[in-house]
Amino acid sequence: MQIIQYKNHVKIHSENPFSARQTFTCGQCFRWQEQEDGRWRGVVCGKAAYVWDDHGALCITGTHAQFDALWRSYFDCDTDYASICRSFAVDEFTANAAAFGAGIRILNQEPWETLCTFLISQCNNIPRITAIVQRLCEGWGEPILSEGQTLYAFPTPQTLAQLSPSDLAPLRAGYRTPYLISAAQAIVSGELSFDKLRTMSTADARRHVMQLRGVGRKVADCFLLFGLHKMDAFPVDTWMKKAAAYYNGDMKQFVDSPFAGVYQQYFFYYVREHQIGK
DNA sequence: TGCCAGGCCGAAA
DNA sequence: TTTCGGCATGGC
Repeated sequence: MQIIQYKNHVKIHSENPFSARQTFTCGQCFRWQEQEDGRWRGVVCGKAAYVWDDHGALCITGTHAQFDALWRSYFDCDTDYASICRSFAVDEFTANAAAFGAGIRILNQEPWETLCTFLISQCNNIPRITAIVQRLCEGWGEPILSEGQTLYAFPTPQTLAQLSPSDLAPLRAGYRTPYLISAAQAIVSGELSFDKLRTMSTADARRHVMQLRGVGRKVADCFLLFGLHKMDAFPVDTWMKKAAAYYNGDMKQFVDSPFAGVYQQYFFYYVREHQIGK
């Protein structure tokens, strides 16, 4: 990996191609917005940044030190995706899927934000999920000034824990609203600890988080993969069932892999973008 | 108007 | 253990 510092940004060259569009639109996150100039704007851990790709290199505003402190981990720069991609491509279908989604990185997102966004995601569509998350941040998140614009951090569990469903009515999240509040209360009370979940096996962490209201297998696995970076979590949802049916191969070899979650993103992104099974 | 959107819950079989 | 209706909301 080679890191080059420019005046206002850093560029990261590596063997692993990075695609901002694939990474931000493959369904793992809902807060990166494409700007008119082609860059993507996001807020992570209360820090705003602009990101773009240049011939497969990751480019991000800020300094080398800021990159090392947050973004290197967030963009999973020390994982060998090229190798994972190759290991997934065992036949024509998987080779096509892997090649198509080769620029995807599994982001190291904040666990709390990830849990909330996937509670919101259930029985919902991506544009509406994005809109609800944005209303949540603008309504209850701390303001952040960036390039002359006011952006918002994701609201803390402490903030949401003391709200009522009627307080959150402007969110228009429907029956998911009580799920957000009770999850926040579980964090604040110590009933659920992300630090403890990190130390557990994927199966144990899954059992724990599924005790929350509104968290089933699908939401749990998306949280484990995208929020806790447990790469072997494998969400079995409608799209994956369609992908599996279309693939008609041996899914077990992928489900049992330590990189099952990365594989499922290649599957999901490929199947969704090609409208397979629609 | 009706269906569907990266589901989950609780009851009934 | 599996199946199924209900749950809020909004786009098509």
